Amino acid sequence: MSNRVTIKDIAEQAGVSPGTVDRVLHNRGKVSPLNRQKVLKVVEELGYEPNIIASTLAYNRTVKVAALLPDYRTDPYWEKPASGMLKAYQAVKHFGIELTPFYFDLFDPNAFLEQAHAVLQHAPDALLMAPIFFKEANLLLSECQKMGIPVVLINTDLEHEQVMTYIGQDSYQSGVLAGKLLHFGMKEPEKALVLNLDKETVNAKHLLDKEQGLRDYFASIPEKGFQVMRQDFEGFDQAPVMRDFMLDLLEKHRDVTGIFVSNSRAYKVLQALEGQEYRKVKIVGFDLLPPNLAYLNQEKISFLINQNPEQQGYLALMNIVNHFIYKRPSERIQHLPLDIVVTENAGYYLQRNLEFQMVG
Amino acid sequence: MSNRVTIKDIAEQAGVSPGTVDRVLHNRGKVSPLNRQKVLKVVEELGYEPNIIASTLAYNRTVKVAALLPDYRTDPYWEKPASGMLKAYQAVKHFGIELTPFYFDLFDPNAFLEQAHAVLQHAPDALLMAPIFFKEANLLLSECQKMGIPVVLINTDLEHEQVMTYIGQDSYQSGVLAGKLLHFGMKEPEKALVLNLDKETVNAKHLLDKEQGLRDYFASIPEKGFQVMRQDFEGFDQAPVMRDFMLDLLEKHRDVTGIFVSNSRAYKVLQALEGQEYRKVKIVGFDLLPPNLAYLNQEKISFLINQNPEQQGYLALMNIVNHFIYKRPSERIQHLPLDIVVTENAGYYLQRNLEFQMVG
DNA sequence: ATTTTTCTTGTGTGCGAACACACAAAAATA
DNA sequence: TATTTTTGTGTGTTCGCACACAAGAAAAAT
Repeated sequence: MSNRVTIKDIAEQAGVSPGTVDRVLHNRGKVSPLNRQKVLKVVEELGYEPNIIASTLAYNRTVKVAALLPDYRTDPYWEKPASGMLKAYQAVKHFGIELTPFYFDLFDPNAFLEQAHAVLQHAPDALLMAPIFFKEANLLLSECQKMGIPVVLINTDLEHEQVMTYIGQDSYQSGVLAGKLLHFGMKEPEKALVLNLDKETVNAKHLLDKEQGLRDYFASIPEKGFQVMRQDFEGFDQAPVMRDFMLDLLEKHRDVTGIFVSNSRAYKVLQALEGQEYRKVKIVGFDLLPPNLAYLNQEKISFLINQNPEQQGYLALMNIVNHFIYKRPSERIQHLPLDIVVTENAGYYLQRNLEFQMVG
Repeated sequence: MSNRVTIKDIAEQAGVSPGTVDRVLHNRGKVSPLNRQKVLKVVEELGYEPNIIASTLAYNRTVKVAALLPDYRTDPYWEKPASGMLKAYQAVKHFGIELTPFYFDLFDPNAFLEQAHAVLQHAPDALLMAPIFFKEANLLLSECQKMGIPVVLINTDLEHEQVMTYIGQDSYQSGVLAGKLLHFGMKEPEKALVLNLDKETVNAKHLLDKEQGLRDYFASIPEKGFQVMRQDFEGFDQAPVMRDFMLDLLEKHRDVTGIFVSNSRAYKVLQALEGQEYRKVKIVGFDLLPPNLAYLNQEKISFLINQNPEQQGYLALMNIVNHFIYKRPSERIQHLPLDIVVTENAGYYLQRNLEFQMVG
């Protein structure tokens, strides 16, 4: 293995035993100040870097990681973070990582709480979570704090001491970008609509941030005279209700020529309008779900913004590995790229291969 | 380490010694058919997966990797692949990978040949290369074939048996995408220009592919009546020459309203026109070089297409690791995403952190 | 001065796999 | 049948590090 410096080399150079070097490097046991100095000096001189391979092998312990994510059977979006996480797991399981996923119903806070208990029961060394329910997630975070479990969040950030890292999109900036993309397609001066198709979490901070980003984008070009309005609607799951809502909306607000659907449900808008007579509007949405892609290919959706959901799950686990195996600090906030997706470049984001990625 | 199955476990179960199991797993030495069967059966039953950590530690050998890339001092684009490669190296050097980079002048085939000799002298186990010069690169590939050295290409693909993997963009599709992006900004029916700012390699396949992609895009919407023309120009490095060329071009072809610069030198067009009076044209180019980004922010460049140069270098080395350490086959062609970059999302592509990525 | 406690240090073992070596059993040769 | 040669197999060492243990040296307490 080339001319790597080992603990033995250091011991020899410093005139002490390997055990002493080990004690210095790990700050364990007592070492005389003199020997301590000698060792540190030699470490410095020879540029010693521990061999992580040998280290993890000898360490011979398991890091228990729990993951708390929405059940992808309740929402197709959540397949991606889960699969990214599992890919990362395949890549690092030899490093003594043990992953146990817990899934909850995306629309049921009680299911979340139930699984949160299961997580605590499991007593993990680290937690990877999508904090869908603000209040409940904070409860869990506080429990984690008591038990000293570091937490990595994906999808949504929360302000909490116990959060080691947030991995996801920059909501505000995604709104700004959506503004720009709508602007491409709209004539001036017209009105843009922010459409929140969600249940109960409509006032969630990340949705407000997206809206603000969009508003600020249009505010930055006041000379064009764009207007912005917002609508929230929970009935997106019942086809006839959704259809009536959309037809009514388009009829009542004839100046709306661009719609920004603030989550992955842009396809719900178009499914509702399928077979109906309606005037053309530009639509920008999120995420490369199959139905979204189908409408993108038909040019019924102008742009999709990809927030790299698979990468989110992947990096989340990798950050935990980075913390426990490589003992390196993680960035508190890690924003993923906001990919602009049109028909012509969609393929690459779908078949992106994570199999090759690794913690450094 | 949880309940991993080890070679010892298999030996016990099969009623043989660890040595025999080892021989079966590696097809080394002779093993009686009976024992062979027994071992394979137990391996299957217990779902044995070798511990890569222990394996690489015990293997205790170095894989020599040579990299042959353009010197980034001769062209700013090439900083990125190099830095991606070095990041990957940091991540995997503990796996017994030894990387030796060789750099050549981007515009000098002889420099390439010289470094190619140095590479062969170095007798690497694998080669990572950007085959800038078609003929010379093929010579090197043939030498590699004789020596049984697998080669990973980035940036440009070549048809050669010895090429294990190509990592880079899909040139044709990037042309199609450029067509779409120009289309956004042009009025109909007008003319799009493909501008090749390069030396001697102007007929390189990847440039032709880009052009064809763009032509095919516009051909797919014949009702809009767009036209396409092409210009090659080598004098981009001399400011006054470039300026005259551009002014003349814009004057002579007044119907050209969109320019597709087929490489990372879109900024050369705008630098040439700086301070001049000229009519507005839409420009689409490649790569997030600082001068390109500056013009993007000024809206003088409409879109940049990012071909993930850093990722190219990163993945190239990771594929080699994958081959030698994990012994897994690599995909022959790995196309990276074509990111559409505007001011609003440029930041994320710049500070993308590769530090967390790892070989699976 | 002797015993006890505390501090400091070296030695040794194990993690799981790779590979060298030695030796037994079987086959081939004399 | 005696001997060489060819299989087939088990044992032992190594990779670099983590951690346990024991034992020597020094300091404190008696």
